Amino acid sequence: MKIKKNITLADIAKTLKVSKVTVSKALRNHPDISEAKKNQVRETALKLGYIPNFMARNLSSRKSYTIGLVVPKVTGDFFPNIINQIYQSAYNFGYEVILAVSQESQEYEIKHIQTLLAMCVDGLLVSITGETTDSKIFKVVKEREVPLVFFDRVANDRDFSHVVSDDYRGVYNAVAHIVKAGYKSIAFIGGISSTNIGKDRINGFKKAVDDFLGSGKINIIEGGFEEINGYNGMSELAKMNGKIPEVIFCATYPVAVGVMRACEELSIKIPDDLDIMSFGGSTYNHFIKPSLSYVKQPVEKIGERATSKLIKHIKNDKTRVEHIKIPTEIVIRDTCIRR
Amino acid sequence: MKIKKNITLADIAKTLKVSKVTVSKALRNHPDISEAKKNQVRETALKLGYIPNFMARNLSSRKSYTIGLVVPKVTGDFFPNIINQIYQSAYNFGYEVILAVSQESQEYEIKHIQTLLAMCVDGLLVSITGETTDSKIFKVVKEREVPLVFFDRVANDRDFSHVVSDDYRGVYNAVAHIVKAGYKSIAFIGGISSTNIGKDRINGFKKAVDDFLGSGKINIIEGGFEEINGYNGMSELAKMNGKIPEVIFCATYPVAVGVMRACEELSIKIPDDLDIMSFGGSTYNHFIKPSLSYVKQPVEKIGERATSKLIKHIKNDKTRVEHIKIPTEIVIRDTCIRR
DNA sequence: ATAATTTAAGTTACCGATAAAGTAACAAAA
DNA sequence: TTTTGTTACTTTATCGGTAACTTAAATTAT
Repeated sequence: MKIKKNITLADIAKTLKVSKVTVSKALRNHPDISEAKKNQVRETALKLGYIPNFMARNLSSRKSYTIGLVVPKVTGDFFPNIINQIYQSAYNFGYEVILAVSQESQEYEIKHIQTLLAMCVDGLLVSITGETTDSKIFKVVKEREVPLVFFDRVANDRDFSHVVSDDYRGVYNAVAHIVKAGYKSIAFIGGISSTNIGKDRINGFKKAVDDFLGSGKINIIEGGFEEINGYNGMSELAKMNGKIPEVIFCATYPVAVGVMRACEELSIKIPDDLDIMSFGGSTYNHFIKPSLSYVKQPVEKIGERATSKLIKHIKNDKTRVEHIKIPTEIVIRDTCIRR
Repeated sequence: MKIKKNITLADIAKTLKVSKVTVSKALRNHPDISEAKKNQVRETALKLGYIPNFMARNLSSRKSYTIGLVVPKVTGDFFPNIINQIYQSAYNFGYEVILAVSQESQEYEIKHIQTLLAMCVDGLLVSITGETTDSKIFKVVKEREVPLVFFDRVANDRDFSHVVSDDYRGVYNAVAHIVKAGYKSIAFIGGISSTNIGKDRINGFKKAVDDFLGSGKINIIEGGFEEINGYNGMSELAKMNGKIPEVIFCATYPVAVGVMRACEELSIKIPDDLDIMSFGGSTYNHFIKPSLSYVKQPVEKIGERATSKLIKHIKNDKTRVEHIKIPTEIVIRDTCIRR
């Protein structure tokens, strides 16, 4: 039995005794071709099981209808959900998505972006790693004139559009809510001020505490965004001088989980001895006792806006760079409800 | 200022006054080229910021060093973790990964596989959707002779290798453990017997109950793999005739979460009135009260084995088809500990 | 000294599509 | 009648690489 080679335009052309180009145009619904011929071509293409070759197509047309998505990780709650949303939005615009996971490593991030450029993606959606400082690769992207939109974790580069949740205001409002509920001391755990999401959340916290409780009450333990950082932060806080605050505001949900784990070990009861609020929720939050009150990130909106903004950039050079902030909302569960 | 065009082999060739092919060979470290020239070429490539064009390269070499990964979803615990593992393994072998999310829709699954074939991936790693029945697309893959390895959720097609956890034995052993701990009635909720993971888990359950408690005690409420299915299953079970079993074995962790939610509404206390064990755990399981005992899936191993098997298929036509089952283990937390 | 081999390039053809330009055949307008 | 325009295709060139073959000079073998 002979090996079945891949079907190409040429094969279709040969069976119909027309030129390759006629077939190409017919399949792309080009007005040059008559309806009758188009139908013939479509039929034989289907019959032969033709699948167009992206490589060839993109190479000659310089378009791929593909966007590259670079995220630092695929675990947790935020990224899986936003990836879903981006896939959906892109699909609605007729674009494919290629996902690359940088695993929080700047080296991988650079490699992946190079690969995506090499694959001729029409644009890039990027959420940077925790260690991304060097923006050399983004200069390359700029030189190549490949549109790029940052989302959530953004680089400090005003030449690219970005879409983020309004972290500053989200935390500010959350603290306002907590104070209004009657609490007098709040600490912040987690977040690295070298990243935008860390910085904005911390600054929102600072400003709110300053406004409502006085600058002397600002208490921040910086760390990362993971469970371990919450655990370490809480342990440190407890060791400091015995008196713990009434509320801890956590930079992320995993941080809150870490804080809770530390509290369990320290026999601190939540929400009796200590209250917690986190930035960002979790699918499982509902089943955790106590279920945490949290600042809800507009995940779907971020994904949708970032994708549509990118596609605008792709379709029109002149689309202006925008820095979009999307408001958050506060969800109250079992914590921070006093008064 | 002039627009900077993309740098190609030709540009490097021109600046060095050599032929394109020489540059191509030099960059691929081909023995034809002298070390001196190779160094010159590498240097100017770097200086000019050359990024090779995948499209062109793959088009002519018919290799992409890229594998296509198709998963039904990116939410939950299992898939994000296995995606991570696959990225890592593939990277170690020098392969890129393109992820496509079929969103549990067969239509998307087919489209994505076509796209990946069109992109000339060297191989495919696929976990099928819940509704995948028609295997026409996999016939196409076979005809094109593109290696494919199924993992976790596999199609009933012996022509492709697959890697799964040993669901049958995992459930069987779990039930054995539960019986040994002194429980006398166990029901199973979730899982669709038309999918391998549903079928194997259900069959393992049936066999174990038959062996240890007698076939009259088999009690299975089939459903999906999500929280809602657990919720519905539990509600149904409670309505049936008032007497609920001592233990419920859930087809997945989300199903268990759904069961717990239903129990909350029904004022059934866990683990006092009812015990639960689930197939598969969750990152947050530790913080759920009670923390569930579960059958731990060998996620990392599945990812690693599937990737390495695929790459063997890619590198060598003759590699034989294998159906690999990887053992699970039981993790005991706060449930199913009586005796 | 001459043939055989090796080294380090260069030439040509091609991967599978698309863009741009060309060409008949026929119809409508000047 | 000649010009102009359309319609429906075909031809040629090109995208940016790689494979396969060729060539010239240097080296080794006979």
